[in-house]
Parts: sequence; structure tokens; C-alpha cells
Amino acid sequence: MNLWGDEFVVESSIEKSKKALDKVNSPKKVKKKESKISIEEKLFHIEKSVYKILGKYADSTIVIKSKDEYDSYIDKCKTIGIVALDTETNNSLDPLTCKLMGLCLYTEGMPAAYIPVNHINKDTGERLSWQLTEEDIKEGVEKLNSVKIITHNGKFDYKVLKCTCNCTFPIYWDSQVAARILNENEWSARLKDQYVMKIDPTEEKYSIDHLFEGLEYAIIDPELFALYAATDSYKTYRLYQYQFKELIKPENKRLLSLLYDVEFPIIEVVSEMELDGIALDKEYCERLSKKYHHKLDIINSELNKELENLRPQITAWKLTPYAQEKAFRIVKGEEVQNKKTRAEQLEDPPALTSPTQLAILLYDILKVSVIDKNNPRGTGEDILKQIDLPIVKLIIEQRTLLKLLDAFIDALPKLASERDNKIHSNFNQLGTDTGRFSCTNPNLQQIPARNIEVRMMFCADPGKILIGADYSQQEPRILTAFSRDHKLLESYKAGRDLYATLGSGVYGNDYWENMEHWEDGSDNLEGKKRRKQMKTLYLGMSYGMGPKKLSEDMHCSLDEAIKIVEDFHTGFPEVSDWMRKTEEEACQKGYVEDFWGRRRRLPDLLLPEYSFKMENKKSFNPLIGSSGNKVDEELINKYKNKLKNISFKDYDKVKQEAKKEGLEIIKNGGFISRAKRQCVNARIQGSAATMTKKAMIAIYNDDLMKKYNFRLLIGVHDELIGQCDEQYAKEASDRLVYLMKTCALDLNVPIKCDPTIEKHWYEEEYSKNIVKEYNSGVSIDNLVQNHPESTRELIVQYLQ
DNA sequence: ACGCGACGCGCC
DNA sequence: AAAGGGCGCGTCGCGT
Repeated sequence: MNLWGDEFVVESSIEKSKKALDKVNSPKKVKKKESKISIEEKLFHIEKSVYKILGKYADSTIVIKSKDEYDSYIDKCKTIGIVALDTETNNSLDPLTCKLMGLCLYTEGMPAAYIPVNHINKDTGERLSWQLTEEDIKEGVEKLNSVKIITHNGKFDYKVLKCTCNCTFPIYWDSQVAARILNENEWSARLKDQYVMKIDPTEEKYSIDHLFEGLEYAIIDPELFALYAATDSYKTYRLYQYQFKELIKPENKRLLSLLYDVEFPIIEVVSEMELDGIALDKEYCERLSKKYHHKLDIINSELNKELENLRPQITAWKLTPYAQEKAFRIVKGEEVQNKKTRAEQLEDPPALTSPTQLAILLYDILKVSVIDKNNPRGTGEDILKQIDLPIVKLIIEQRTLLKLLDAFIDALPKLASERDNKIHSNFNQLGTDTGRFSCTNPNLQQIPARNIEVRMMFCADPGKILIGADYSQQEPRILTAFSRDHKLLESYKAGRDLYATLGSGVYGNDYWENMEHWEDGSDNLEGKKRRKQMKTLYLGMSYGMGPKKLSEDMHCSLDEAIKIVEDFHTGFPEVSDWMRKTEEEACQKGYVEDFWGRRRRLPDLLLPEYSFKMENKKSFNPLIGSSGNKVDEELINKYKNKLKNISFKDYDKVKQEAKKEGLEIIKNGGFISRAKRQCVNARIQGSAATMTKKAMIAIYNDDLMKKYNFRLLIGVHDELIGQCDEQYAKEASDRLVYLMKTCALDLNVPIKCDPTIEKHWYEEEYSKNIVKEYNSGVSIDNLVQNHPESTRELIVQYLQ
């Protein structure tokens, strides 16, 4: 083990951002000028450049042109027992609609093989008839069922082969996933980049768009295309070898288990989830859209009235000298003068959705006094809420409605696939540094939960029913598991309320003093307040919140907040110790581990208080080494001494002084504190993510769930939703909860899950809300209409 | 026309 | 001196 405990932990924030910049100049899309250059000329040029870059692989690449050759390659793979696999598609990254162009295989001791399937004649467009068929591919891949299959971004290959050839295969290793598990801070986990970084730094950079100049890949001669395609599987294999060697080192034992137990198996689970997709209730969506557009129209007309009233004031302002000045804006922390004057920036009528224009309206024209010193021209919601003007109230309402409409109500139906009218989000296993999934196109993890109407857009397929469950307080329970805090453990064992327990520990009072209701059911207003404060405190503690912000969120004075944090530490000493030890260990090793060994590397923790950068030279980072110039070193040492025990005031002076000598001083305090805040949270958030992934795998592989035809559809961090045959609703729901609870027994903490069974997402809550409306006097006829059938059934049920 | 940073805001 | 963790997306407004 080296000085930092892990050889990947040497890249600081500074270095990382520099590399990210280098990255940007990768080849961009080729412009379409097809009319000027003939296809033949282009192909000629492509052939030359492909050979120039990849010609060296020609001798170790073969194109498979017959079933016999294919069979014998597959047999060879079976003998060797391990193979890298990669698919190529027709310029499409969407497995649902793409065509399979060819398959690539590489196994040790053999040339890399490209098996073309759908290349066409560039003149006639006809499929080259000698190629193997999708049926052949399926047959061969299925023979690999006992062979270890290696992929790079195997989710794509899995989905492509399932969609185009109707075959599936187990993923033994994925080099993209492994790369991220080995170091989540690298600027790229892409195959070619990883190959350059880990295997051969001399390898020339290239990408498929850039090599084939945006042409339809199918028209490229398979022999030529093979040089690109088959090389991918070769590189994947080489990467695997490197990663395997790394991961069998004793210090990486837990990472390897994490990969085998969680990260590799989850690939197939997520692939299937994405392929299934989730249905939208079309009728309901249309109704909802109409309802919200109507609401928006009303707000807009009121806003127009308000603006009309302000017109004289606006006109007058535009003539003031201030309005005629050129405005400033902030770019990377520096003030930059705009080309437009303030008056020119303000449209007529002012665009209230534009932060710039709204700021002018509020602070310049309406002379609203500054609310947040740190953000004097801010227009965020918490600032607007403190401005007591009718127009501002309308703006908040307009914003909410616009956001709901643009981001969800009107946006989601547009994203449904034409093929099956369903939403097929992309769940990105590598999307976060902590181990959580991220989600795009659309991001199902940001569908409003407070506004229940939006989630109601999602529904089960006909004959199916949505079965969901969320972990109750997943992260606090993990904190309890880590710290073994006796008060928290007891509280969970007894099924008591977490926040009331926190309250009694912090305030030193009775448990019931911190509950919303007394033991006999009567209201306890003070308790309600305290409990809410504890909820905020918990969040604050796990995110490393400072006392100032904490006091704002807890609605108390700064002194009270400081006292509460202090009392938390004395009231829960095991938690406090665990947090301290986490930070200490992190500062020493440069990384933290989650409950199952996932690492979050925080190299900034190893940074010195100050770094130095010579003008026009690389930054000097003592962890990495200097540029080696003696004169530089002397200068730096001089300033290092000057910076010892320096006051905040003098720092600026010294910084300026150094600048004159060509030395830039970089203060790392901010980076270091940020990393300190991250390290506690990363362990908790990471463990929660791993736990949910373990549950997903258990659910996917469970025979009973298979019997119920249960399919996972959505994961939202601590919440899982799937659908199953209607008749098995109860059984599947019970089983779901059981599997979620038992997948992490090693936590040795009580786990609780809250299940739901419904036709639409959040329909239970939705129906309850409507029943509440009924109880407040709306007639039953008005109540029941305009809702999906399933909701009406629930309402009737609740009314009885 | 497009890329990008900043902002604001949706979620856990 | 002061510092809330992890995401994605739509809009605006500038730059190319």
C-alpha cells in the first residue's frame, strides 16, 4: 500500500478540472457537405484514415463470413472459457429501434472477430447476402451461457441483442462499471479513453463518428469496419485483464465483492427495466394538461394586469442614467461588462421568467430592498417569498405552474416511445460518485412527489397492477448500523419515532415531549415544532451543514443552533464518534468506504492548505510533485513561510505580492471543507444506494416474483416500483417487502418498508386527498368525475 | 444554429 | 470568514 492507501487517490480537484478541459477538444460532429464530395471520394478518404490509425490491428482481426467459421470461433471461446463481446448498430444508440450491424468477439489467443449481419451494398442498398443472420447470432450467443462474457457498457449490448436477436446472456464483467468502481473521479470511463490511460498511452485517439465521417455505417465495407469494431472487444478484454489484476489485490477485496455481488448483476436488472418501460394514462394526462393550462391562463391574465399598472413606473425608470448604463454579469466569479444597457435588457413587457429581467423589475424599478446579502439580486423562491407584493405572489404561482407543465405534464407524454407508448428512461448506473443511479430521458427521480397529480400520470399495463415499496428512513437506519448508537438502536427496535428519539436525546426531555401528539392522542404543538426541528437537524448533520444555515432552517437563533448541535453530539456520542472517525480516517487515507466496501475517493482531503502555480506553468501540487525548477521551489518556500498563521486580512496582500513575482497562490480551504462534508454523507448515501441495488437484484432473481410476473419498472433511491399480474397483488407486495428487508441483514438494524398496491403511481394518496375534499363539502358527483376508473373505485372504498 | 455557464427548481 | 450531500432539466443570455 502506498502513502495514500490507494494509488488512484492522487488526483485533486485542480488537476481534475484541468484534464476536463483537455477533454473538450475531442473531434466534433462532421458537417454535412455531402452534396460537394461524392460518397466514393469520402469512402476512399475514410479507408485511408482508418488504415492509418487502425491498420496495425489488421493482422489480428478477422471477419467471419460463414456459420462454420462462427461456430468454430464460439467453440474456441468455450474452450478458453472467457470472451469479450461488443455489438455494433446502424448509427443508432436506441436498442428498441436499432438494427444490429454486427457482433464482435475476442477471446485470448485468437484474432478479434467481427461478425457482420446487416451491412449493405452502398450502391443498391441491398443487404450483403453472405452475412450471418440474427438467428445465427442468437444461436451462437446462447452457446456462450457457461462462458464468462465481458462487456464495456454491457447494458447497451444486452438490450441490443435482446431486441434484435431475442437472446440474452449473463454479464460476467463490465469494464466500464469496473473502471468507475476503481476510480469514480476519472474524467472518463469510456473504452478508448480507459485504454489509453491504463493499457497503452501511445494509442491514437479516435471515435466512430470521426473515423466514418457520419456516414451510414452499414455501407462501410465489413473488412474495413472490422478494424474499428473488433478492436473494441480486444480493448475491452485487455482492460478486463488489467482491472482483474488490480482487483484481486488484497486491499481491493471488498471492491471485487461489490462488483460481483452488486454492480455486475444489476446491469441485467436495469436493462430489463429500461426495456419494459412504464405506461402513461393517456386520458388522464390530457385532462391534467387542460386543468393546468387553465390555471396558468388565469394567473397570466392577472399578471398582465399588474404589469399594465406598472407601465408608467417602468417607462420612467428606463430613462434614468442607471438604466442607460451597461449592466454587469458574473462569469466564473469575475464581473464582466455586458454589451446591453439595463434598459435594453428589459423586454416590453418584462419577461418574468428571466432572472435578469425579474431582478431589474424587483430591485431597480420596484426598489425592493436586498434580502440575501450573498445574493443581492437573487430571484429564487425563498427570496421571493419574503417580498410582500401582489405581483411577486403571482410570479411564484406562475413559476410553479410553468415548471409543472414544461418539465412534467406536457413533457412526459412527448417522451413516450412511439413503439409502445411507454416511457423508457435511461437509468445510469455510473451516473453518480456515491453509487446512486442517475436517471435521464426523462429523469423519473425528479417527478413531483408533493404534487400527487403528476405521478398519477404513470400507470400499470392492462391486467397488471403497480406494486411499490419504499424504505422507511433508509439513511438514518444506516447511520445507526454504522455507529451502533444504543439510543437509536433501541428506538428502532421498539418501533419508536426517530425524530422524537433525537429530540429527547438533544433536549434531554421525555420522548413524548417531541411528538406531534401526546400518548392519549391529543395535540402537542410544542412537540410538533421540536420534532420538525429534529428532522432538519438530522438532514443538517448528515450533510455537514453549518450552524448559520441550520439556524435558518430550524427557525431558531444562531446560538440556539450551536447549542442544539452540541447537545446532539453529547446526546448521541456513538454517532458523534462515528462521524469524527469517518473524517479522521478519510483525511488519512483519502477515501471512505460504504457498508459494503464501495469507495468514495476524496483526494482533496490530502491537499495542503495552499497550492502554488507558476505563471505559464503547471500547478504545483506537493502530492503530485512540482515542475522541478529550483528557483520556483525557493520562491514557493518563501511564500509558504509567509502564509504560516496568516490572518484573513493579510492573506490578500501576500497573494497580490506573490502575483507580482509570477506566483499564484491557491487557497485550498474551500475544497478541503467540502470534501470533509462529503465524506460522512458519501458513506451513508452510498450504503443506501448499495442496499437498494441489492434489493433489486434479489427481486429480479426471486422465483416467487417470477411466478407473479413481477417486473421492476422504477427505482427512486429508496423506493422501488414494479408491476405484476393483478391477481397476485397481495402476494407480490408482501414478497417485495420481504426481499427489501432481508437483502441487507448484515446491517443488523431493524428495517421497515411501506408498500403500496395501485393502478396509478401514488393513487392511494391521490384518492385520500379527494376524500378529504369531499369531507370539506364538495358534492360527491363533482368529486367522482374526472378521475380514472381505478381512482373512483378507491374513493368509493374510502368513503365507506 | 449550437455550446456552455448560470440560475432556478424538481426529487431523495 | 464561511462553507448543505447527491442528481437532471428547462430557460436565459452570451459567445462562437
